[in-house]
Amino acid sequence: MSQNSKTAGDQVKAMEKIVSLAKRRGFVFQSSEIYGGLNGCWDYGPLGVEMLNNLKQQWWKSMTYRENVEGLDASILMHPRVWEASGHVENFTDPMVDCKQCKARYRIDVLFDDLSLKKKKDVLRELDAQKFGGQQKDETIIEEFAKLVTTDQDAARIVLMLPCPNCGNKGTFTEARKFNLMFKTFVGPVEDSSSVVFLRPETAQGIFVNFLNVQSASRQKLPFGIAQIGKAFRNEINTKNFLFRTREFEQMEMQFFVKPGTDVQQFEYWRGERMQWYIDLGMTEEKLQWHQHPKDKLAHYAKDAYDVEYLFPFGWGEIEGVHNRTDFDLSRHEQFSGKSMKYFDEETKEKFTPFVIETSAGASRSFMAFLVDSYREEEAPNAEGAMELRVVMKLHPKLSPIKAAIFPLVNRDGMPEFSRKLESDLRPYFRVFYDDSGAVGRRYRRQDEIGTPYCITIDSQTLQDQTVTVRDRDSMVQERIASTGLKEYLAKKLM
RNA sequence: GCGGGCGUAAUUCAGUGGUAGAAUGCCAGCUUCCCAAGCUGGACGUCGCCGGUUCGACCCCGGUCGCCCGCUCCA
Repeated sequence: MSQNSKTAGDQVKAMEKIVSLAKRRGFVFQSSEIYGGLNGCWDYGPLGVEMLNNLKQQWWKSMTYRENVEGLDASILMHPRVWEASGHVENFTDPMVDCKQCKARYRIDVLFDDLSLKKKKDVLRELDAQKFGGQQKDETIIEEFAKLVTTDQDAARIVLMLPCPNCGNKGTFTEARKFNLMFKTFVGPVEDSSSVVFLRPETAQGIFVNFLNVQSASRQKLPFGIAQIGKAFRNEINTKNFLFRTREFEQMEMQFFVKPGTDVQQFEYWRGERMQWYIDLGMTEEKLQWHQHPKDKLAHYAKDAYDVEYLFPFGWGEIEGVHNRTDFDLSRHEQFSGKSMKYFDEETKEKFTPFVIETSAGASRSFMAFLVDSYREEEAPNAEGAMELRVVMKLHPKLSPIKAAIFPLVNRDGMPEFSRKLESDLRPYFRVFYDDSGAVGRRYRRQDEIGTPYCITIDSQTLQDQTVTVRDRDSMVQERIASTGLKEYLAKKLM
């Protein structure tokens, strides 16, 4: 599971430490905690929301501060037909069965896929002995079987004839049940079937349906992209691993519209861009990898798909998908809405449906990845020179919730007053934090634990020459600079 | 959804059938000229929730919710 030498137990402990620090210091709380919590739901506390906003801002800047990418913020609720067109109504409702004997659960289509030819033949014979009693070609068997399982009724009948692959018992399956992974709700106060809408299971469709609106409003020509950050909802069977698998999550998506034939090249370009983004924000390169979806497991819309995976304490997990969605979505919306989704190329006088390269990053997941990646336990000398444990979040300064802390070295001789003045000078520009409580060493460590990159200390020399010390979180080295130059100093480091 | 583990202060944990402790953290004051120091004082838990057994339950039993691990799932 993991590539380093740590045991699984250590990995679990590491995760638990991060979760408890996240709570103690106000990064992440359990949702509705006083009521016992709500499965798989989490709240971002004061530091968490700050860091999450920084993360989203970095993404937004890197993706939309471009000539050919426009922003969008589409509604979470969309016309129900959108989800028929997108394939979610069809594909998000997989019928499943449980084995009553051994409690294993199967998706029906997977159960059928794993069936041997002989077994398929047996099933067909049992259903229609006359037609399939004699010799049949293999192709015919496969074909006829495939035809049969397309209707829910027949599929349900067949399942009851099959043995459980796990325990081998026959006739132990429950009735097939549908699991709709989309959250359903109602528009207006009356709960009738005509008012059903869904909470979007992905933000992408809000972009696709607005493709021509954005294109004409912004006067963009192909190739160009539309970027959006927003919440999406999937009614997962299980939540898992802290923020990793939740039912409510936030996506940072960009759909890039290109001329067919140029899609492969664009796909590679965006793969490079997206991987570099994580590296530039300080994520450990060795803990990042690409995972290519096998061709036979591709989603219904995709021609090629790669995931950016991060090595979490519980193993590799997807934090972003870069997919070639082809013209699937636009074509389907054209078909379902009756409105043209085609693009007219003025230069070549061609009219065509663009291909789409999708970069879909999980804001919540990458938040967690950055949190996990930056957590360190180090040895550091204390005042007596003995080594002590130092917990430090080595977040990239751009992501750190607090950019600088301001400390009067001691609470007298005008140091607090000078510090307060400095604080109010910096506060309009940076998220700063004033702390005069306890020994200065303790204050440094408190900031280390939440990833504050710089600590500014006002000492007796400050009162003489208006210089302050700036202590670097990672090296713990101090440099003395003029207090009047602090704004520029920090701006340079944080921009 | 299944199986296993767990749920006591903000955190990590101890605890006994007779209505609860430690350490760390936090707050206030003193001290302190640079890396979790020291001193004094202080706040904080109806022991996840509901029910049952009992004269009496944090402790026993049942249910439920939540978290973690494994399986399943993750178009």
